Amino acid sequence: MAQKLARSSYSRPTLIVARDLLGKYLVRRIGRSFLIGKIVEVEAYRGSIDPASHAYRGRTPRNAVMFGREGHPYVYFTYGMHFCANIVTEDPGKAGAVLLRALEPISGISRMIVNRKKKERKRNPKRTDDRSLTNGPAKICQAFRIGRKENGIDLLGRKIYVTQGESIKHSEIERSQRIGIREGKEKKWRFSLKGNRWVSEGGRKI
DNA sequence: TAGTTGATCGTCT
DNA sequence: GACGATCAACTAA
Repeated sequence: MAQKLARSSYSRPTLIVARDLLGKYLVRRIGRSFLIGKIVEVEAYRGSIDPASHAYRGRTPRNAVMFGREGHPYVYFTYGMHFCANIVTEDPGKAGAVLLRALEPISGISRMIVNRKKKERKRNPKRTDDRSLTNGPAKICQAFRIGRKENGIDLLGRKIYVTQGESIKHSEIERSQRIGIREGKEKKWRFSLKGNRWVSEGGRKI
């Protein structure tokens, strides 16, 4: 098993952490089985200096985890039905976070399919593509069974963590505008792997 | 293939 | 009471 990222990896400036997470492996342990995905798309949210961040208007019960220690997942519920997962960065109080937007499935794929409840596979062949398994922030949470319970647990623990993955060259990284937000749109704080098939749809249009 | 909309509810104003 | 760091199904062409 590859080496888990140390706490200090998450302590660095949010933009650096975001870029650096590309190519790393997100590992989710459920009982005895493991789900593994390579991180191919992320967005940086910079706490109190970023109007698009949930933490911009200060601490609330919902975003408390972001104001806590780095190296913990901030999982939030949105649109009445979806979860999205972030990784908290920088020192406590800074409320930096990196949103996981897309993964490339590496291991445990059949379980991811079950978790995503893909009963439509027969009826709609277009969607049988494995691309739709984890090419969006809410899809990742479904496939990896990340929800309220995982909010704020330690990424240095056993249930969810990040390991060293593939080394990524600077030239392989694409930098663009963030998706699905109004304020702070102009900031190019979204990072993805050029040409990777799992990069989310919203992103590849830009 | 592009554009639109329904689902569905916690959080903050 | 409004809306959201979304997704999937639907419509029109």
